[in-house]
Amino acid sequence: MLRVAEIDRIERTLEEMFPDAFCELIHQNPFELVVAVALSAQATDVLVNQVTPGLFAAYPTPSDLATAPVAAIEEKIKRLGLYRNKAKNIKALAERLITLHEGEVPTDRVGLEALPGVGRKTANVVLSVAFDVPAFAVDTHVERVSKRLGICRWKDNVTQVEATLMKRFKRERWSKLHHQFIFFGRYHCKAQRPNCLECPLLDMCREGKKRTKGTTIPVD
DNA sequence: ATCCCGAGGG
DNA sequence: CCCTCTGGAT
Repeated sequence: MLRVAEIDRIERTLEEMFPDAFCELIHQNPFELVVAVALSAQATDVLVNQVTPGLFAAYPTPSDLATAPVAAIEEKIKRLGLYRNKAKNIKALAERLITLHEGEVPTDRVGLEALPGVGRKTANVVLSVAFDVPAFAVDTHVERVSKRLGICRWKDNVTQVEATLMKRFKRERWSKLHHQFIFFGRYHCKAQRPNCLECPLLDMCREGKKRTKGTTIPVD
């Protein structure tokens, strides 16, 4: 278990490296956000952003999307992985917004997670980004970074990682930290070839020390 | 635990 | 070629 001082240092370092971390998925409203996040599973947000403008232009409202043929939706998002499931899901999602929520995106966790293609992670993103409800969404980057830095254990599942993050960081910081973890994981502590040699946290990172063992560490 | 599944990097 | 990308449903 990391010391409080180490947790604070991680928080300060991320704030210095990525003071302006934000949600990079293009969206104009909660409807577009929930669809974009649902489409982002196992896909880079760069690719999602190449697809969603055309999708939202063709289907601006839940009603438009709900009445669209699945095949037409598939064609719009074909460049994404898992596109058949995603097309079916977002159509059903739009249908459910109409039938159960008067065409609006629900603002509570239960309503969100009942939407097709929306699980814990997507619900957390929508809650924090669209509705300013404190939540700590754990995706592949957040999980990898948390485990490498030793915030949680390697064997922890996503639920345990989220619980630990919420326990160790202040509630007011959850949403911003989520995006800072994402940026840190995406651009610095990458899955492949992480930039350990230039990492300000290297001296407190077991994984980083392991990876840089035998290599020369620059002493600016 | 397994399936879904395309694009991009190395 | 292999790995990864802001996962979810069964």
